[in-house]
Amino acid sequence: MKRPTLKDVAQKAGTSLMTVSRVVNNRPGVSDETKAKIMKAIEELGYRPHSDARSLRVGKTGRIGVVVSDIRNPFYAEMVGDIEDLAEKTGMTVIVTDTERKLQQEQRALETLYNSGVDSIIIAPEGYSVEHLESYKKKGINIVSFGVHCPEGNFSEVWIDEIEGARKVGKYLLKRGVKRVVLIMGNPRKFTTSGRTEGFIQGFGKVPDYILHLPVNWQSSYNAVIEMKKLPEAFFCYNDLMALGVIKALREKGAVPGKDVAVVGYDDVFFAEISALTTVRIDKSKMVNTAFTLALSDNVEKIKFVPKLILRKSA
Amino acid sequence: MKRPTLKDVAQKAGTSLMTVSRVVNNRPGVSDETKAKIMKAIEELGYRPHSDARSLRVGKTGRIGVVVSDIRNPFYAEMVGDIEDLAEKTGMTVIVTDTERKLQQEQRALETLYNSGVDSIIIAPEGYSVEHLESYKKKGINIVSFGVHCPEGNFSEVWIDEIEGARKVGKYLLKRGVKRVVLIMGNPRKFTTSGRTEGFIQGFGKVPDYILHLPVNWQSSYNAVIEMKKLPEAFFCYNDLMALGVIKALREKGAVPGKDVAVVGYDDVFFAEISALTTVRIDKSKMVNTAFTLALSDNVEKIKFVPKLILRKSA
DNA sequence: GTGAAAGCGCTAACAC
DNA sequence: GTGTTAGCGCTTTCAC
Repeated sequence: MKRPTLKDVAQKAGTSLMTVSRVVNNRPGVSDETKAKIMKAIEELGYRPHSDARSLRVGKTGRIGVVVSDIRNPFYAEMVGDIEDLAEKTGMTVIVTDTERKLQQEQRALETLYNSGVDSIIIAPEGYSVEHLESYKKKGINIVSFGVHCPEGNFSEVWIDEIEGARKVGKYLLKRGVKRVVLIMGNPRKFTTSGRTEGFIQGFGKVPDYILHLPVNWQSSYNAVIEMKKLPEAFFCYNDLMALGVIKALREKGAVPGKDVAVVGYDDVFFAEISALTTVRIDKSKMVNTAFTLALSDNVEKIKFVPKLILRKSA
Repeated sequence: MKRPTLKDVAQKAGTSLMTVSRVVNNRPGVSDETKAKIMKAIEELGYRPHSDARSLRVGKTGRIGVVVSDIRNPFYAEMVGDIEDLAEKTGMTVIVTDTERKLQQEQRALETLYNSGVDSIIIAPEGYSVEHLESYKKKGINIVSFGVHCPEGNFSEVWIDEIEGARKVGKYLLKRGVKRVVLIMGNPRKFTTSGRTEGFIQGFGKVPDYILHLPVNWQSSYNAVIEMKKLPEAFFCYNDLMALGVIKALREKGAVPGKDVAVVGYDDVFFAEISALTTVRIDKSKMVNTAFTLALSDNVEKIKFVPKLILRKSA
């Protein structure tokens, strides 16, 4: 019932607590004989090291915090899954928090993670304010920004060249001879929105007919399209979820996506492929790998990732 | 730089460490005057309680472990999101692990969680072996099974009446006059598969033409349908992901889902609605609420949830 | 090769 | 109302 401790093992093996600790941590300086005795005792008692006690002593917890906008969005679910796979391999544990895309909740999330004692934090920041990131960095927590680029911030980043990604979309639609375009974007204060908008304009060569700033979920884009009197020739959406909302609305209006109206998403989540959605992809698993490595490293590095355009039937 | 401790605060406020502790934990027996002094010191130093040290002393960590089959499946992502929302409110933190639907990894996950010191575990178990659940329960970790029913297991459950859920599907397809049905299921050793199969047969009144047991992902069902020489009148799928794979394949073969061939999924994840997929829904957020409450409770309770059939265009 | 002592930051129990 | 002491389970340091 009660969790066995080093002391219990030592008692059972007839050694001191310290020798057991050495065995548990694979340190040299224990004879094969006592080692065997101790191993046996550990086995029989089912001893497992008490990680909090060790953390308290060592000052490292082996915990890594992750802050995402919305775990229910497959983009982040996949990211979190990848991080967990890496953590599993390195014996770390992952604590995930969700901000629902609100800066205030992002601050709360960081506070929560700080209080629960993580060594590092990988965060997909809202992006229009980063002082709080710096402040936790100063407190000794390693911060890695995932996605957003803050040149002035003194923390590591794996950032996405949003402008270049969206530029590719603009260029492509231009080449296809599309004229009337509607952009369905998120919060204009966020860099992801402004970057994607700017990039698109650069590639497309002119400002699109309409730029909608909507809550980031499929329902809002769905509703927006349902209510449109006249459909454009193309939609470029903030992410795949919103693109799917658009597609659903188009279908219900009798328009065929990819034929009557082009639709382009962003993120390339798994169901973009199922839905034959043209979208913008970053090499997420590589990004996650890099982020994870930086989270465990002491250096501050800012590494750029450039997205690719993935052509499918929807555009 | 160095994280301030109770001692630092006490020094600054000119009191003893213990009085600070009282203030931090909102305990009575501190004069308003000293309280104010201490609050000020806490504020100025940016003191935050060290949760590991407290855990070590108190024997509770305030951490809750979650074990899911596949965080990348929106069903689980939504579940984890709901749990995190509840945890946030109660000041607990959540550690998520992923089993990729393998019993061995499930055992590893429990071990990992035990080692990282969680108070309780909410687990969506593979289900064809539950001794390991009992064993951790005996070690003092509160276990809540999510979904699977193990009458003999001495731990709490929020379980789903899979048989009843699938029975509704069988009945419905029978009523619609469907004759030739293919079931696309997962691992036959799992209760979710056997329960859904059995329930379907009960409702449908006869054994379907084919029962396929495939890896649980959309690609496998997609490939299976692509390779079929002759299509049935209906598919009943293990979950919505696999149903979407079927729909994609049908479309590529020129068949219209819901018109030429009926498709029914399971789970009612968010994109079932986007995709107009007929499916089986449980009241997940209520289930999660219940599971969370049980995770914090000392009683063992087994609570049943009965799924509903949600009719949409696909069937 | 092994062990004893100190202490990580905190709180329960008890003294004043 | 406030402070002192002991100890949660572990590792670091140093002694033998």
